[in-house]
Amino acid sequence: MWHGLEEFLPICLASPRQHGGGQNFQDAIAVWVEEAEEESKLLKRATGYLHDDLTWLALQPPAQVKEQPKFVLHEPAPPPGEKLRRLLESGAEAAAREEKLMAIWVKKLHEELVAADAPVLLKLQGSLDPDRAVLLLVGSTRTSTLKRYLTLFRQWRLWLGEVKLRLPPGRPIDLVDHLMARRDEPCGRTVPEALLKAIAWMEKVAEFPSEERATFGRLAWAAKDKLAEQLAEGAPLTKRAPRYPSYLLAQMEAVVLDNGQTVGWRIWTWAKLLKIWGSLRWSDLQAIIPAELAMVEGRLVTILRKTKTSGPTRRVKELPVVISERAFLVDYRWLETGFALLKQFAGYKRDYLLPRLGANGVLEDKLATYADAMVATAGILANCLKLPSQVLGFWTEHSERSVLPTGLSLLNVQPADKDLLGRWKPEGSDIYARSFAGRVARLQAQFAQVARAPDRYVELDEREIGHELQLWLVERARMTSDAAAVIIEPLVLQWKNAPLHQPYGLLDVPPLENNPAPVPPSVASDSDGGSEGDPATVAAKKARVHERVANYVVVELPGAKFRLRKAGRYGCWMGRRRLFRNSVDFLDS
DNA sequence: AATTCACAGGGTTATAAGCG
DNA sequence: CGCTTATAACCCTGTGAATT
Repeated sequence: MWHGLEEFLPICLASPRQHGGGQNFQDAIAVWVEEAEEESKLLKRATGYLHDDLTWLALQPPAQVKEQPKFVLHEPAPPPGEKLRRLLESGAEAAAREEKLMAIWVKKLHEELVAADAPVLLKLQGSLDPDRAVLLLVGSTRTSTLKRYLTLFRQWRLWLGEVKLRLPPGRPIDLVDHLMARRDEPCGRTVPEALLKAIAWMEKVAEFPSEERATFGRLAWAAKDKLAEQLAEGAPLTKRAPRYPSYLLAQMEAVVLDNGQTVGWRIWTWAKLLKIWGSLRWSDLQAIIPAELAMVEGRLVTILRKTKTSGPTRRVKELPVVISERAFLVDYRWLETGFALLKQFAGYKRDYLLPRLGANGVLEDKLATYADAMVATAGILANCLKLPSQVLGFWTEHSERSVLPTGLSLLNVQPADKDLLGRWKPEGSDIYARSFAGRVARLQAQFAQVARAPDRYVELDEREIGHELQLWLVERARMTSDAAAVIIEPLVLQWKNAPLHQPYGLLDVPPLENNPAPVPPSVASDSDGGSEGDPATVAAKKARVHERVANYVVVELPGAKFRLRKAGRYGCWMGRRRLFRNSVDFLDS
């Protein structure tokens, strides 16, 4: 068996040379991959044969770990978890959770490095606390990423050991074979890429000399591209999460305002509306720190510091979130009412927004996870909004995030403006200054105005939602079309025709703020910390000003003035302070 | 000569689906 | 439910051409 494989591989290796003589590299790879596909029966059988062993191995701690104990043996007892304890004491449950997970995965990383006999281990030998040292190797990689890198790398390492009888790093040619073995399983189209990245990351961390790495050179990368292309053929299109129809938004407001309803559900429904009006992800919502959430002049404002698009390693460090006084369909007071409930019934100190919602609507003083949110969503939809049980799985935790953007794009709102909401598309232009809140309020008002109108169903193209639901029921819930139609029909009628109550609150759409009057030159040069030169050049510069787009903003804080410059034409300005007293867009040369 | 722009490609992370 | 796996969505940087 092994011999057969070893002989097979050099044949593989030879193909590109035969065909590729004077051609370009890409073609050679393509030919090679295709040929290998036909001829890879043997390899296929080998992996098939080994498959059970591999999965079995995956469940076991790697055997090699014990064979190389030189440095595991000297280890002192694991650290007492001092940091963890402090975090928990200060109410940072979410941070503590992250910390714990990180510790687990750092340990696994360490094991993996040992199993791969990584050169970097030599450097760690003197360390009293090797896990701490390994943590430094991780750098700013997040736990979820680290986790995935490790699982993928580990599959590669085990395969390499079994099929090629080699230790990492392995050769590029081995990696190509591994990729093809995965392709034959088959695997999803994003897997080859993920695998390459994971292996490249690990090789870097392990500090294998770069010429010895399996990801060295273009070979494996080119093969990856080719395979990904093959796998993408005929792959199903990706779907967007379904929207909530606007009628349900109105119902949610009623739930929040309903004194007879259980408090836990009122608070979670409030949070749902928050997600909708702020276009927030679940993780965005949960990253809100209650102590930093405030009502300012009728608007709920906060700053997100750790989200998918913000955080220490991101260009955008902090994202402002604004839910304005115009974000409502029927009664604007849902916002303050829910907020008050949250403070009253979940006022304990913590670093996440929502506590877990127990079975009968009781709030527990514990971090709610994604799974908890799914359960709560089902509860709200069934118990509070009275939706039939069969449709519960249709909406996901991402559904809230598509309500406003979809609606606004149907209303022909400029993408640049629309993108302010929850940063659906962060490349868009955005202005992190005073005008942010105003612009967002305007968008929310625009949506609300249409969603309130009698022809909302048509204007927001909500028939599409019913249509999607129909497909979903047939496909996922295995219903006949007729059975699905029976469930959907009354719902759609309601979404379409049920009248909303008389709205209570501000109904107008505030006018678009024009660029404020130009700042006097003195202010501008003031903040720049120097004069701009003699009057002639200033005038010359000014002449050119008008053809260009504003690319900085002047911000006045109580003690200082700053000029924040954009990164590029569509770059963003970022202030670290929470609220700007005063700031002005400025046309610059 | 310096900026800006568009784009590609490498790298990272959150969410959804699947499974025991 | 709790875990793993798959995948979309996102970020960052370099590059070379275009513009100022």
